[in-house]
Amino acid sequence: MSRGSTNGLRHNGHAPTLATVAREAGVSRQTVSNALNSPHLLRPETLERVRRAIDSLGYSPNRAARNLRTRASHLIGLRVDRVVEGTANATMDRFLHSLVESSKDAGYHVLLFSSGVDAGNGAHDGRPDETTAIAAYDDLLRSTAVDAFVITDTYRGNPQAGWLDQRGAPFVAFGRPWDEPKAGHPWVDVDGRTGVMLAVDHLVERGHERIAWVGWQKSSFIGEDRRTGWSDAMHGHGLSTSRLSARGDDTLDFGRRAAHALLEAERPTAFVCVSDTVAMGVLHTLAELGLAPGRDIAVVGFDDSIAAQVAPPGLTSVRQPLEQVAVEIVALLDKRLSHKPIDEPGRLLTPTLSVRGSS
Amino acid sequence: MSRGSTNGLRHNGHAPTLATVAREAGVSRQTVSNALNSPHLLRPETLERVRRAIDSLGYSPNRAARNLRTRASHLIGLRVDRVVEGTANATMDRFLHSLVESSKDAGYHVLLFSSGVDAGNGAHDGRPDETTAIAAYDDLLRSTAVDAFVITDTYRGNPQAGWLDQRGAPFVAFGRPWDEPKAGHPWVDVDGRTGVMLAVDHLVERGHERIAWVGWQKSSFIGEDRRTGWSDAMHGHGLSTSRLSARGDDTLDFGRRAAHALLEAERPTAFVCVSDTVAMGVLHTLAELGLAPGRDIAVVGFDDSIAAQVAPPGLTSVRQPLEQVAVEIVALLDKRLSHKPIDEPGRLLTPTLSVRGSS
DNA sequence: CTGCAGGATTGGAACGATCCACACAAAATG
DNA sequence: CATTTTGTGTGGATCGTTCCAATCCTGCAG
Repeated sequence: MSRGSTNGLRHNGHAPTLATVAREAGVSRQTVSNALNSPHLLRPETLERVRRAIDSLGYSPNRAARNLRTRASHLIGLRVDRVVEGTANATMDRFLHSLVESSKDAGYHVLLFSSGVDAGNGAHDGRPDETTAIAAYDDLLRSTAVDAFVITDTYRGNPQAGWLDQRGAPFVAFGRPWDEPKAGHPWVDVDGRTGVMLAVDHLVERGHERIAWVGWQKSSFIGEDRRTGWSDAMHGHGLSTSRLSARGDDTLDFGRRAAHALLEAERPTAFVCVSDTVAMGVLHTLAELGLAPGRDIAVVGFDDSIAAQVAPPGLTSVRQPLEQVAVEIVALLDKRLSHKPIDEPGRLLTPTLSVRGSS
Repeated sequence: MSRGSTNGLRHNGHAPTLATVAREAGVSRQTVSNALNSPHLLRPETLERVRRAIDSLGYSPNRAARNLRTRASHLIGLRVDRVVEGTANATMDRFLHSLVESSKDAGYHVLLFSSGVDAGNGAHDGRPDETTAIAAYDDLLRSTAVDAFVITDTYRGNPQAGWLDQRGAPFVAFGRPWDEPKAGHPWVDVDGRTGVMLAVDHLVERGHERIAWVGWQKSSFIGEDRRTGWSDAMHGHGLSTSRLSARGDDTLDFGRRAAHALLEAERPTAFVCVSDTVAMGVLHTLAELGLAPGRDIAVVGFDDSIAAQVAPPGLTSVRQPLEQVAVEIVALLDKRLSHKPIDEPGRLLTPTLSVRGSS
């Protein structure tokens, strides 16, 4: 191929391929391939020679060609939902970064995609969105654009999980299969109940007895799980929960109203909230009434969002171990993709409590 | 999409290929390919026949094969930095989603990657990190894993931009080439100076005259640009800026200390801050001193972060049009990749002001 | 009737990697 | 000594698509 020039091979405009390296090292293509994928098959000195050739040419295997032959993309798909403004659950950032990092260690990259149609209003009833979401998953699978998925939105009945499962598509869920406890797919989740119990224990230790719960609607599996943590811990300490609970949606405004109502009727000395968003709403009410959080009344949130970290006086909050969640997810994914046996279908991780000024 | 006939998705184990579709429609492979990529070449009735075959088989072209042949991956690489905890700049979420969305419209997906080494401490001196970052970019390019990059970290001299430019790699930057105004690469940025001027105008309208600036160090291009907005607007209104400015790093603590010092020495009635993080620090000080933000003293931040939206009483903040930034970036990227001429190398977008309780 | 432009369609040859079956040595086995 | 085993290395064939050049139509002018 290299016509004329004595050294050839360099700066000829084309990126080096396996064949280029093979010629340079005086071996066959297959041997170079083995040097990369199964080094143990080569004699040490041959391996060394090939590696030198690879280095000197600056060769990296072409992903597309490898993907075509191996029928794998080494990509993990993650759907990014519409951002809901005005809520504090910015857990995504932390999780995302950690997921990218652990994926890299396992030899994968993360591919982001969206379902296409932005649901016009509040994310609570996204029925039409779900079908387009499934279409997006389906398309990526059929075109072999990704090897597997990580799905994160398992709150309330999750059609995607069931659909993917039925289709035999590999995926790991961040979140339990609440509505179908016997679902076969692997999952990783954080034990919200225990997290809230930590919060209650902390408050009791600080001398609180009238601790109120500000949560989500009954239809939310996650919300009810966390609420269980509150009621179990309260009863464990011999405290009453009667009339100390409010439920609503995940908005500032609900938190604000719930705090008003509870303060007026029952005079709790502490609030445990299902989310930081709701907790921030409670803080709004305290500010309006001239009550100092942490001194007059304690507040605890859930998610350890950025808002909890920076808003004065600092919001005590239950922190999910998102880094570890990502690691576990990738581990399960890797097992699934290399057809190794998965001993336990789900892993439940324990959160911690970040104590700040609000308690 | 998949038609109702008995086969739909045929479960013969193998996914349908171009050849399968061609056989079904009674045409050649190439014709099917043309039906997908250059429909105008087909006679309408042939096109219709091919499309029906595609639908009935549930065919999607294999990405890897296409990528191999066209030498393109249709992926856009985005590096996700280490998350800095305790700062409010969670602009990433919004930008990311919007980027994914507009990429999709242009036929691209977003691939996330990380540079590999987590810098141990504050993101201010990431020198060793930069070389590994470049290695990551290089690897993705050589293996043709991505077609182009979006780079977002153009604060302070940015080695990646220069390196990518020199290498002839296509990319668009979110952020001006501060240190090299004549750099040839396309970029999109937000006019921070104008944003801060909006903030000052707003405060002046509210009757403030002693408006302080709490900013970043002189070495920060972005910080100084925003600061110019403050001083220009102040002078425009005939107000003095003397002794009303403080500079430090992007931390809660700096904001807190700067507010203390300024309040003691100069008694400003309003603070304009270079970031929401710093602004939150100022709010901490106000809370400590028993001053009510918005009533006793006004505070304005920058970024319209989630914390600004939810922390009581709501932090007035300059909001970057991240959705539009993403759209412009993808537009430029698309032009760059299809070798269309780019009329203007950079686009500067104007932010808006989100007014809340703190002013 | 022939020639011919042009649009519509086709089959072979890539793209660059890995899978597969086999060749050839040296070493272990009967 | 013949034969099997083991360790290394090889060249075709293949993954599913698009590029390329050639071929087949069809209608229209000469």
